[in-house]
Amino acid sequence: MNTDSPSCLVQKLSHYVALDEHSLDSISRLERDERDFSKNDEIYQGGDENTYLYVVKRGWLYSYADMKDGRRQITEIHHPGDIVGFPDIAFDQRTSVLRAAEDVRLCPFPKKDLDEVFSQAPQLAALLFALSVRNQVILTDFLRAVGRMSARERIAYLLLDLRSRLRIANKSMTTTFRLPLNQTEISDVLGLTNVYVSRSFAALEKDGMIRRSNGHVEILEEEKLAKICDFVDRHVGLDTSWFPPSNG
Amino acid sequence: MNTDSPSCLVQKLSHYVALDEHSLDSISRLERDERDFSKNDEIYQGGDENTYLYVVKRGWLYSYADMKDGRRQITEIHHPGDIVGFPDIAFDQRTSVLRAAEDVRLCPFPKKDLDEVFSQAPQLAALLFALSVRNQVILTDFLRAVGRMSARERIAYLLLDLRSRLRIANKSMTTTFRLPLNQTEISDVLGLTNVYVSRSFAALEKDGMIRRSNGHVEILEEEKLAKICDFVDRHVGLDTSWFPPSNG
DNA sequence: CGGAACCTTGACGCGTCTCAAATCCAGTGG
DNA sequence: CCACTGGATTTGAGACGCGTCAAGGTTCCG
Repeated sequence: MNTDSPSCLVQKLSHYVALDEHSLDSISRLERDERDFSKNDEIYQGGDENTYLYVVKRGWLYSYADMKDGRRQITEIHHPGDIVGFPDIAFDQRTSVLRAAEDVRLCPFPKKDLDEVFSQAPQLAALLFALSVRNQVILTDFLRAVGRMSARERIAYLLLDLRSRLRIANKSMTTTFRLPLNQTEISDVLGLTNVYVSRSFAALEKDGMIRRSNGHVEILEEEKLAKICDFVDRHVGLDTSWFPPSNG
Repeated sequence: MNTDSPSCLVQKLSHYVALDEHSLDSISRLERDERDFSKNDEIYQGGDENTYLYVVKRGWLYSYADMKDGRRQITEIHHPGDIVGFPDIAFDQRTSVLRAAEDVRLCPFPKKDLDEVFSQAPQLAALLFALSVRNQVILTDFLRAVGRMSARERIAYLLLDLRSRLRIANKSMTTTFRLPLNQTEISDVLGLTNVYVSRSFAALEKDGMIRRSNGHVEILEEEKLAKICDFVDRHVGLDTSWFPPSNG
């Protein structure tokens, strides 16, 4: 049972639109169950049957895909309030692996529950749709980073993007945040090696753009960082003008 | 007016699910208008107001994002039957530029028309949702290619991906297809330079994996190509089991 | 105090980029 | 039917960013 403080999913979704009654009903149904996983647990694997999605209640996770020879690409980082698994709902098998970057708590819910969302809660359906396609834009920005930026620029991009995302859920956040990913994981996000992540991180720090200490990062020169990677914050706003009228 | 043969959007969507009456109604409303554009026309720019989406009737287009210093990343290639612009519906401004790779015909429709889809045609809403999140998986595969593969492997990946996509709309397709993109464009898709695309293309051809002639590509060794880039075809199937019951 | 995981540093190699020139090719006009 | 043209592709030479491999340091925890 969900005994936590007000659901962080509701909190995140309410950031964008006033949820009507049908939407709130549907959400609470998605958060009935809870399950804990430990750091480095793999919640599912590519090829697994694909019947559940997960709301993240606590902790960071990431999705990755790897090649037979071991090369790995992390394709998404998941934070509390995120729904994990949407990209796979179009398939009956998993297309990626979900792994806990630290100890986490998840709310699994069956994918089949979505039919009710579409037929009973069109507002929520539209919102989930909007967030899902927005993710595509964010992924697209990342593709540009990986395809066209130097190592330094990619790290700058990642840090600014993480900060923007975390700020949605935690408005009081300052310029410092916790980064529970090791450099090998970061390198797999950015298409680099752990060694070069280390060097580039050190270079950014030496230039006074950032500061690091025990798992935390501080953004010192936000504007300079944003400039070297053409950063645009995609997380703040959402155009809801085309949503169906709310019928709560 | 749409005087063409049966809409290729209907054709593509029907590939995945039997469309009910509400869905067909909604689709025909999306295809009321037609407009032609010439090769290299930019249909919209990043930052433009964002009120229309487009159904592609004829020709290839692509979306790209560029950095201030001119580096460019093509983020999606659009074919007939595709709907262009979904990723942007969450924003009120364009996040990318849409350019015609050759002469094209589009059906623009207002984004606002989608509210009716969500409230009146839940089946179509679910289908569009599914296709949209599937795109995210496809983009994710691409990210892995750009982040973790060599130039040869990336080209192999692109060719196989294009072939799979084109085969959906044209089932009679053989191993040869038309590729109306120049090598600079291909390099901007794959995060390479035009020079290195030329070299890698030539290498694949020399190894007997492909053959090229006047704007066409032939896949000679499909299995070898698939092996070097761990290719998985994401375009064939779609899990529709979670869709709301059709009420046509 | 010992060990494991992680980060840092150095030396070297390689894949891709850069720049530039040459060649090919389709379309155009004479 | 052929010269002309501009875009696209190919080819070469040299430079450089990042990868690879390996050793050494650091931090944390039992």
